[in-house]
Amino acid sequence: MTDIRAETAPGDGTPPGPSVRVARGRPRSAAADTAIIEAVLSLLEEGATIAELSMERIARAAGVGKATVYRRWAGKNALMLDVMKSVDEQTPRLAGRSVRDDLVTCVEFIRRRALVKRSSALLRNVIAQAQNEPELWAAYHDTVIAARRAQVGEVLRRGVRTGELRADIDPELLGDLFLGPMLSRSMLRPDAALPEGLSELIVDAVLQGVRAGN
Amino acid sequence: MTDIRAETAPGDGTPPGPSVRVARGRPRSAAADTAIIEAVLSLLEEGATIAELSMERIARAAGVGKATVYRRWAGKNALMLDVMKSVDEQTPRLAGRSVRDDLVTCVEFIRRRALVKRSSALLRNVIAQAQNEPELWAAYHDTVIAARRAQVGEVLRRGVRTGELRADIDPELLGDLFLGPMLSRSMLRPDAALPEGLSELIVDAVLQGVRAGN
DNA sequence: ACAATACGAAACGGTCCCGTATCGGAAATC
DNA sequence: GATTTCCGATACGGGACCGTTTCGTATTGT
Repeated sequence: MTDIRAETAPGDGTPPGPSVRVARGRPRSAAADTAIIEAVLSLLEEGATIAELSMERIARAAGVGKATVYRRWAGKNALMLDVMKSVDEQTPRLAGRSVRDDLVTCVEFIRRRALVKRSSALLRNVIAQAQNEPELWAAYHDTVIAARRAQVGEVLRRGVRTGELRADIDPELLGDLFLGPMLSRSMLRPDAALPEGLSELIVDAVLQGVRAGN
Repeated sequence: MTDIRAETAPGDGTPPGPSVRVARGRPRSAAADTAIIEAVLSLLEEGATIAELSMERIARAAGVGKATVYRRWAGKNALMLDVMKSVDEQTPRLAGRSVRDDLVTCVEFIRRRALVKRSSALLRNVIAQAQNEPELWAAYHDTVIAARRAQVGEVLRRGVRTGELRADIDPELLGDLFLGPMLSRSMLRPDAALPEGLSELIVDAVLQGVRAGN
């Protein structure tokens, strides 16, 4: 009655173990998996909203039958979750020399990702959808945000410990001071420029302060 | 044939002047105007996306016939433009004593507006939609963003002139340094807190710098 | 060869929406 | 009171999409 593979979304970490009945017949096409996810990202990149994406349109763009999509995911929401996992870039390696340089690396990471239309379009959509689909937001938070925030938090704590950063500022606020300028510029201002060297400017300005005479 | 009022959206600054044929018959209900716009804002506040709003649903939520909506606006896009104009709050009055205090006022304005679910939901939606509907983004930019940015820019220029702010930082970057932390926290982090006094903390930290010993 | 499963394509009945039109009643001017 | 226009409600034909099912075909293990 129930097909074990029909409930197994790609990338959910449930490969058919030896205890499960061994796969028979024609196996799922891995190309179809990637074509579908790729199609979603392309459509979002072209400016579509998640709400505007229909399963039919996704299948069409992927050059795939609708049934092939439904065979893999229960619905659009489940598909979106895997789409987000697919953009889960790993956080950058930090040199670890100075706190200042590591902060620049973190801010630069945001800038570079914003230059990838694909990522920023996805983020914008998830944010707009967040209130409606808490699961979607939770997934994005867990896969994309949490890791980076933890990394930045570590750098900041190190800075406070080594005496490079003031200890009298809430660590969370500290993170927003460094990341907020680049985040707001890249996400909230579609028309803003993101020139090379901007990350250094931001970090140094926040460190030094913008008051004249500092 | 063509009804002059049928092409006259509310709030488009085209009242029936004396040169136009005087109005006859039953006048448009102002209550319907506000009910429709109010309905859109309520639906967005409840988490809906602009793309998920249908004219039918809007009319239903407003307690209004569908024809009444179409009598006023040519389509959803035209309606959204007027919705945005309706949230066009005026920029705050600046005390003008110190640049620091005026900057706090500007940042606090962002915080207060973020606390109004109605406004933040609308902004999130417009941002997600920006790439798809450049007209929508342009309207939002003109009615909401431009005025505030001009005001902040003026304060910053004053600060540079009076010697309160460093003159060697790009003015636009300067604005992002002050506004970015509050903007990113309020728009990109649905779960973040916006406690009272946060604006002062941000402005003072950016002014003074977060480097230990400043 | 045969059974099992996946594939793309197409069709299904159903729901929602579009934008327009029509209705009887209400509210204003003439 | 007659005329004009708006009102909410409802109906219309047309279209998109939903999620499922059924094709004929392709690809695997037994």
